[in-house]
Amino acid sequence: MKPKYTSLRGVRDILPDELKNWRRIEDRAREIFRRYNYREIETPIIEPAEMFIRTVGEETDIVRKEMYIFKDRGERLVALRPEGTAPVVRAFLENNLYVPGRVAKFYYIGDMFRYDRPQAGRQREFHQIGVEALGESSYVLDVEVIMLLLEFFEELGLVDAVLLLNSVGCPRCRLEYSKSLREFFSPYVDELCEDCNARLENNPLRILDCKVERCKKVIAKVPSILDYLCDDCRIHFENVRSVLDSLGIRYVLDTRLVRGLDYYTKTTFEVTVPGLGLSIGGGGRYDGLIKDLGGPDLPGIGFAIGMERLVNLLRDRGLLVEEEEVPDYFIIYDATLVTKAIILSKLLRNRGFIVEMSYMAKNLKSQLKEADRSKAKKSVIMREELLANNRVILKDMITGEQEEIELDKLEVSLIGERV
RNA sequence: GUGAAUGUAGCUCAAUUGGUUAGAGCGCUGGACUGUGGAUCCAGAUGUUGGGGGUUCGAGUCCCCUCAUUCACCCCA
Repeated sequence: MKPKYTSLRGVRDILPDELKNWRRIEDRAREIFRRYNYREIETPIIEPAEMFIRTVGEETDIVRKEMYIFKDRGERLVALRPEGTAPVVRAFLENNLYVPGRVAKFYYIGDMFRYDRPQAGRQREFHQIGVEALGESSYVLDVEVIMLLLEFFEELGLVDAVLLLNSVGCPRCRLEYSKSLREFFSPYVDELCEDCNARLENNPLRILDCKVERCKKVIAKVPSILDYLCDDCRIHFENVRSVLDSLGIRYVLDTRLVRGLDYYTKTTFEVTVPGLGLSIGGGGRYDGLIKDLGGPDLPGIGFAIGMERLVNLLRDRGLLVEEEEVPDYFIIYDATLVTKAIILSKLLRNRGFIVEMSYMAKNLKSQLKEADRSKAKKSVIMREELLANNRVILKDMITGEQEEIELDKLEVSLIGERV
């Protein structure tokens, strides 16, 4: 039988065995975030489209070709969120969570939507775990956020996580840098690919990310953005690096690291592992974003972790737990004992056991077969003549041994129990 | 948006240059085993060969369209 409907392209079901691992990872994240004093927040999946267009940037691919965008019945232009930062900032402002002089720290766990062609480590619906710290400009916070991200990966067993670090400066630095990039590239126009020629016009920084070989050759000789940082941005970045160095946190300085969202400023970073070719997490400062969304002129910083990429990586490394949760007890009973069987299962469940029962009181053989297939550790066989004395047969499904016992031994009793 | 590969039973995969009724293992159902599961043996059901159209006496196989999956590019988590 072919199902009538299948899931849409680029989205998928997360089945119980896998989801269990997801929850374990999320629990780990929650525990670490808690220790760093971040609080969980959940924002809607739909937001005003305009909000993302303005903050992520009109010229970015996310906005130009990847947003799920539509008009709702009230003619409002709505988008499925393609990222988590703008919504958190919006919620922060809308709910007046700003306390002057205090940093506000949030984390979120949720799904994002981007209309891409699906491929390895990329779906149209994907899940992110992210943090946002709003209202503090100190480089000390940059360091803490990076530490937090690395600690999370380390606790999951990714001992070879590599931190890539860069500073993209502030809008003033970038203007200077863009200008010099245009000057630098103008003699090489013929050597650059078509895309890069277009980028030369609207966003020269993007050229640095190009994967085309002939572009790479030109890019290799490009001046570093670090030489164009203003004093404030330069000192900030030097401080970040110096503290990371003192802490013994290793990083790869990647001055060509360009994050694909326009709101990033100053420190940006990504985490990957050797040979993966994808980043499993990334983030940075966004010191102008809060003001852009109509709030006070506050700085912010955050990161997002790609859940699917992380889970895939952990699976490849054998770092996922594969154990299956099985019933402690399977209740088998004579047809006349339906009510008692239901009560017994409830009593055992109240005591915290995982209990499964046969739903068709067929013959013993087929019920035992059901018990076997349920992978229950033990079966409780209820027979009328035994139950009169509050006794049942307890069968160990692994060894096959069985004994007749008082129900008291299971610390339950059916005497006096009624529906 | 561009390019490539793949699509057969619930799952993993077969099927000669186009050739009769599309097979195997696992799983499933039943029996050997009349109230004790698993192991073994036996038997049985698997299916519009992703969908649609075309070529042909004949298509799982060749052609076109379409959908999906996988991979790469673009970009990103």
